[in-house]
Amino acid sequence: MAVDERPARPLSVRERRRAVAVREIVDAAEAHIAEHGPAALSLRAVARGLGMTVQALYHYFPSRDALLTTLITKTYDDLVAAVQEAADTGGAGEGDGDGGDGAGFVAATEGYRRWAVANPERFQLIYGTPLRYYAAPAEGPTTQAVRRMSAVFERELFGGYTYEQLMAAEIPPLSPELSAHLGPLRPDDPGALPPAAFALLFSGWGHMHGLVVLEVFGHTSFLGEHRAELFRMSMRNLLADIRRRIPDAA
Amino acid sequence: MAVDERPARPLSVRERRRAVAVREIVDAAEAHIAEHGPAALSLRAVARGLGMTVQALYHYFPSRDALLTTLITKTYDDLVAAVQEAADTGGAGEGDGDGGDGAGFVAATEGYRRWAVANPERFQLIYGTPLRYYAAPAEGPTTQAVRRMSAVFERELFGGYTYEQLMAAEIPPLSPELSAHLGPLRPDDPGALPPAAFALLFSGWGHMHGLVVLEVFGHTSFLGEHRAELFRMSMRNLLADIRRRIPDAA
DNA sequence: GTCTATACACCGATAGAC
DNA sequence: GTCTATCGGTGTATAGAC
Repeated sequence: MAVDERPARPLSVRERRRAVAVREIVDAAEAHIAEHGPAALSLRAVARGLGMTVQALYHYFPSRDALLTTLITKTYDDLVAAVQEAADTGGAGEGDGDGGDGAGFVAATEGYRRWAVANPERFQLIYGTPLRYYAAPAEGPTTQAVRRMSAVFERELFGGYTYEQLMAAEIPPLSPELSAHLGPLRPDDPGALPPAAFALLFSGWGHMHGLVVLEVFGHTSFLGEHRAELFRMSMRNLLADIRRRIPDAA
Repeated sequence: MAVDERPARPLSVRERRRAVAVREIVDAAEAHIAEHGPAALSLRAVARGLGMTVQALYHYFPSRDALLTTLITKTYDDLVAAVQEAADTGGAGEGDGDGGDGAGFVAATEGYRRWAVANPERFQLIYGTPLRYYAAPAEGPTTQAVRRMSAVFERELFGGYTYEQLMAAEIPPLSPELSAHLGPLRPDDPGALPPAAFALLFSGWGHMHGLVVLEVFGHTSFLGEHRAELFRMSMRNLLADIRRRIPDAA
């Protein structure tokens, strides 16, 4: 899952060398983050970990922000991959869509939690306090990763329903303004969600994310090892509550 | 809502002076956090903002951590107060308990969100990336504040039900270990919650918190001003889904 | 491509004069 | 109680030799 694997022309020797060096730097940076947290990331520290001097790094990353952008992008990619894989292997092994029992959805949420708990500092990097003086490149690869993640959950949650069913999901009525805003949110997507379904997906995202954030950031330590069970139960309920709101096929 | 209002003996002149100075420092620190974020907090910066030198501050706070502890405690208190007030004024004006329609609960969650959105940096201070090299005093005032917050939501959610009803809440069965862990979690509390109710409260906490965190940390900016409406809808659904799981009185 | 050297900022904390 | 001075450390970034 390297960040820079474009299926382009074969790389020259110099380019290959450079790619190797970049990879080493990224690995060292991730190791440093894992140990000291995202806020403590500095080019000097990474250089120290590599036995290099700072200036060598400047040759590969023009600034700290550039390195950060690479790290953040890669983190999003890794998280999405983990969720994707959890959904696929946990979802009854069916090819596409959900088996109907929602096992894939619960597995996906557990994959999300598991990755976050296993990589707390990298999770903080993307979902913790926004880093000061760092502006993410707008509409960059992160936006794309978020879309992919959303697509996984969307498939697991709503894969078995028709557009009409989803449109008729029973939720408190949305204002016309909001519905209008949600409609063209992804005009290119053929499987665009009706506003009600989007609202349910969004709410569920917050639910899952909130439980994980509280755990990873240390606010639920009093629950010890039982957090996994409570998380699973919550996600089962979440799934049931969403499905209950979607009418049966006519 | 000052932090150091103990109902003790009347303060001497020296103590009053000191209290005023401490308050000024805390205010300046909060102003600095509001502008530059929690991570950028330093004694020097606060001193600059006050036109003092660093050493004057050391006279009131022996270290940066001491100042941080004060700030964090005050932040918890302020957030709880905001939620409490929202619950009271939004909850149909009844004296205690809930009016039965759950308006108080929704109002409390909206108070939580509103405070967080209005004070994003202070919210980050307590719920963002844990500050490195800062160890919160164990079992300190923050633990107490969390308990008070939990009590508010508990009252709004479960105030109208009997212990037996709450015990019979329909959720996927919890493991005996978890139930045992949850039982003695607050042995002193006469209104202790049954495990099933605690699980629902916990799940709801994560739900509410997750939506707020995503918003405050900038992950839902694509929704613009509609986030308030989506939040409200989510919390209404959350309330309905919890109540649906609690059986009617026999 | 990597090095030394350097400029210039920040920080927490302490010593000691007044 | 506030000051100056200072120590020892962090960091980003640049210039120029090799």
